[in-house]
Amino acid sequence: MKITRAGDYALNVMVYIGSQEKNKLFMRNELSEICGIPDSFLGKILQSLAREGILYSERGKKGGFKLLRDPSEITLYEIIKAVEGDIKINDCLVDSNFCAGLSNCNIHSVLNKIRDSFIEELKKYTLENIIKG
Amino acid sequence: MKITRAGDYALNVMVYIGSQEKNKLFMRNELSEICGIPDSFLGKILQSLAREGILYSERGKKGGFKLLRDPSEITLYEIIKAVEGDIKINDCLVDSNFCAGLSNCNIHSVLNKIRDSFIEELKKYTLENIIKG
DNA sequence: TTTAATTAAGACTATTATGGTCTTAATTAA
DNA sequence: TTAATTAAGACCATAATAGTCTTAATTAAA
Repeated sequence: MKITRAGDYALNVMVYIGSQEKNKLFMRNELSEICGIPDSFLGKILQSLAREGILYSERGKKGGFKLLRDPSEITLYEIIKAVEGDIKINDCLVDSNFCAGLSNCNIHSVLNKIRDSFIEELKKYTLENIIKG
Repeated sequence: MKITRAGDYALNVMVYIGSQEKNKLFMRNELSEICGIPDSFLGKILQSLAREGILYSERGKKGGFKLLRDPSEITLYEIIKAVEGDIKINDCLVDSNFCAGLSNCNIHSVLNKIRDSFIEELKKYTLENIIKG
């Protein structure tokens, strides 16, 4: 029941970029050093964020990453989802056959509600909220 | 970001016991068969629940397990916590040194709030809520 | 046109956590 | 005393996470 390290790193690097000069491009290895995140691993994280339209990325010399939107328009949910995929909370939600043999699937409708409100909570907070404290 | 299988099994077995005749003792292997949970693994789960004062357990011939409280007095939070331990959400909450080198620890105060409201959500639902649908 | 510097993609490996088994001890009823 | 149960925890297998590495694509500039 934990956010993965990749998710935590993603939050950190997004907060850093969001707190700097707008439109400046940051190179991966620069971000790696500043945020203390292993370079290659950070590569995968930044790619996920770029694929989801949260970061802009540019290849080649003078390439790098920057935000595509204002920090006030980026929620924690988007960031976590970009690197970890959909939030599921339990196995039954993944595979509807899983609970077939188990006693009571009211459980899973309750867990669904809990998951939904967890997601709502993650959507409440934006990068800006974090940057401004 | 998922409840473990042990947590899911715990909910299932608790719902089953809670839906049966009050005060009846159930043997582990009986519960194992009915709920489709591997016998030894269930042993550990039932022990956790008993240690936390959610289940009563009795050893020896005619031993078994039963609820210690009414299903309306047992929350999902207690059950999950009994088998999975405290809910942490991210590494920084576990080890306050972890984020020392990272850019911004407002992140972790926000994650703390999110964790707290997740716990509140888990406390909202009781076994009775699930049993009655 | 070539080269150097960057990101993209994904195969691969190492480490850690989860899921599950097994054995021995303690407890109780018969 | 014995059989049937739970308690505890060592142990093992599998899966997920964390991290590395290599090759390709892209771009700016020499």
